[in-house]
Formats: sequence, structure tokens, C-alpha cells
Amino acid sequence: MTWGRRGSGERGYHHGNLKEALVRAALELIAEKGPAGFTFADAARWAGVSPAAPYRHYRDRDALIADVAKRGFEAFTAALAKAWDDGRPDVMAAFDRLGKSYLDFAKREPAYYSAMFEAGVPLDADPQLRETSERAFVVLRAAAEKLVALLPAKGRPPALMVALHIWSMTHGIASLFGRGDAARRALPMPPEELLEAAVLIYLRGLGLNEGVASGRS
Amino acid sequence: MTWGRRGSGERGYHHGNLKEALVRAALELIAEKGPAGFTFADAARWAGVSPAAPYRHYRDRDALIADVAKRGFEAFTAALAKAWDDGRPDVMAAFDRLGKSYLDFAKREPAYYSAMFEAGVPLDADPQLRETSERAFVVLRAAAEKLVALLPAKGRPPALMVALHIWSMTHGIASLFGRGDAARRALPMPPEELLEAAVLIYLRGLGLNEGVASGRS
DNA sequence: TGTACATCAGTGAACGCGCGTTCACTGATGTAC
DNA sequence: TGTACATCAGTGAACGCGCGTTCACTGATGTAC
Repeated sequence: MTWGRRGSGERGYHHGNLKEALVRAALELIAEKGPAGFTFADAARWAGVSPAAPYRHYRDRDALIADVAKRGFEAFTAALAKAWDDGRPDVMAAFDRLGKSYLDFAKREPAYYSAMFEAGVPLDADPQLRETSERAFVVLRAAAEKLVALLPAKGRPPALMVALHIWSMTHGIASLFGRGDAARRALPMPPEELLEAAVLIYLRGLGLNEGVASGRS
Repeated sequence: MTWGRRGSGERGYHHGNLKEALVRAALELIAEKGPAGFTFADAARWAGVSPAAPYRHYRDRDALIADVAKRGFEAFTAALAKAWDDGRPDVMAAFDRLGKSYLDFAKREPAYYSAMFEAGVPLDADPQLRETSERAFVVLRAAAEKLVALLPAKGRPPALMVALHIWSMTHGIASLFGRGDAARRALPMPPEELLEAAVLIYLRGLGLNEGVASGRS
């Protein structure tokens, strides 16, 4: 519990890394009590600093949460891009990893996920935030693009629509069943399997089956 | 703005309908500022009553929100059951109505929807609340049951899984794009169409197409 | 290398405010006889 | 029909508390010369 303090020993007059520490505090507190469950003063206390100190780094609590959301989207985009890996070795396998990675992020980083999608941060407020969040969707969209390209050219569904479908499905599962934490409905199977089955059925509905994609048989 | 006051004229010493008025207040305030954006005192003020008065009806703010969620689930169940109408005149048509009705509820009653799914009300806290929420799912599950019954008996997917898929999809669309209010991503098509397309593709993936279901051709 | 100075990042005390909650109370309503 | 009484549902004043925010301040760090 010595975030932001370099090495051991006492912290001097200056914290040295307060901005980072406040972000960590926000994540910790969101994880503990939900996105609405903490205050600016809480974050300061958590970072071991006077209640006035955070004002040197953020205009107010909303600015802090918006920053957390922004960092969340960055990590999210990185995770998705890595899982997708430009569709290697084949589109279906990569697509499967993409979905799992989405769920995995929601489970591994519930606090980020909360800040990004449930904290009521207005995306419009900060153009940089909007752009960052957009980049995550770009990965999904690119994947959908490659996916529909496997289909015969006539009657191909729009890739944007496919991307939105997959996103909605995954977000739905993540927010209904995805977080380990609390008060959610019991499931007869793990969320990953639920998602995988749904995506498989959906893709079959599009006219894609395993054979078309992987080249095996 | 005279909720709970019978007819015109001044309200006497007794409000007469305070419990209902508090529920309305909560809905109004949730719609305005989100589920975390109001206080017990706010609700009292909205109802035109002293800050101590709500304690006659609810232990605390959480109890009020839980009651709002419960009423929400009741209205939700009623709406879904009505739309489903036991699968009449045919399962596919009824199923289509069911999905639309879900989205319609989220759009028409964003405050209820918020209280039900986003306010962080622990379902376990109140067994009655849990049971009420369960009843909504029962409708969905019954619909999925009739749906899979259209498929050849061998290789039928579990109805529970299908119900969860549809629920996740719909909830995902509702919470990402469904509410008219704020800060959500722009869509190239209305959410209803997005959902309808997704469900159609999904059902095709299950092996259901329009012909199988409606009997037309 | 040393010194003077500007800037930065934190302190801590203070303030006004609204919230949650309690309390003794009181006006209104219902009921027994 | 009238009266006495119990119960109910609200009042309003009071309290302690923590939050958000400002302020003059000060210790630490960086830089010019």
C-alpha cells in the first residue's frame, strides 16, 4: 500500500507521483464501492495527501473519473488489438480470442470497465476521451470487416452492423454476468462459454462455419 | 406537478399518498440525474414534505430504490408477458414483439431500467425483489422454450442458453444505445432494427428461418 | 561549484453547505361504545 | 349521533458529519549565471 512512493522510507513534502496515485485510488475505490461510491476527498485520503492536493492535478472529481476512463479505454484497446492480432493465424481463431479478451478485460479490470461504461462520464465532454474510446471500437470494426470478407460478395451484411452486434452481445454478457463481484444472476455455464456459443450461432447465421474460415476440412 | 395531491387545493397536514409520491420522485430524479444522483432529502423535497417524513415509509434511501426496482420489474414482466402473449399467433412473430417490447421498455422507462439494472441494488438483499426479477426472466425463458421446440429434437440447444443469449443481446443494445437521453454512441440505424437483425441472424444460426416458424411457404 | 531566484506541488486551517437521522411534538383519521 | 381515545402520518428544530473548495503559506526542486 505504498503506491507512488519510490522505494521505502518516508515520503517527503512532495508526493512525487500524485496524479498516478489518484488514478490508482480511484480504481481501488471504484472496485470497492462502485463508481458513485467515492469522493474526491476519499481519493486524497487514500493517496495519503491533504484534501486540497488533488486540485493541483484535476479540476474536480469528474475530471479524475474521466481520466480513469480514458486510461481504461487505452488499456482496453491494447488488449483487444493484441488478441485480434490482425486476424492471425486465421480470422475465426482471432475473432474468438477477441471476444474472450473483451470479457477477460471486464473481469480483470472491473473498475476500469465501470469507469468506462457505467460511471456516466459524458464522452462528449472531452474530445480526447471520445477519440480514445473510438479507437477501441476501431479494432472491433476491423475484425468485423475481415469476417464479412469471408462471405460471398453478394448479400454480405454491413461490417459495421456485425461489429455492433458482437459488441452488444459481449457487453450484455459482461454487464449481466461478467463481473466476479456481486449480486448478479447465477449462470449454468461460465460467461466465456455463453459468449462463445452465442458468437458461434451468430456466425453460423451469417453463413460462416468453421470450415469456411479455418481451411481445415 | 401535484403528484399525490387529490384534486386541487391545498394539501392538509397529511400527504395521503406519500409512498407513491416518493416512488415518483425517485423515478423523476433518476431520470434527471442518474441513480446515484439524488438523495433521500431530495425525494422528500420533490414530494413537498419535510425531510423526516420519508422515514415513515422507508428505512433509508436504499429501501426506496429497491422498491422502485421491484415496481420496475413488475411493470417489465407485465410488458414482456403481454408482448409475448404465449406465442400467439405464431412463435416467431411473438418473439419479435418480445424483443421490441424489451427495448421499448428500456426507452420508455429509463428510470425504471436504471433502478433495475444499474443502481447496484443487491438482488439478494430482498427475497421479494429477487423473486420479482425472476418472474421477468421466466417469460423470456418460456419464449425460448417454445422457440427451440420448433427445431428437430436431436441437437436442440438448451432453451436456457438461448434465453440468456437473447437477454444479453437485448440488454447490451439497450444499455449501449437504447436510451434516448445522453452521451451514447451514434448508430447508423435505430436500436430496434439493430436488434431485429441480430436476432434474425442468431435464429438462422440456430436453424430457424421464417419458413419453419410462420408456416407461410 | 555556489548562490539567488522562480516555479512547482504540497499543507492545513477555514468556510459554508446539505445530508442523514433523531426527537418530542401535533394535526388528522379511525373506531369503540 | 356524539364523545373519548388510540393510532397514524406528518412537522420542524436540532445535531454531528464529511464534502467541496479557497486561501495564504511553505518546503522542495530546477535553472540561470
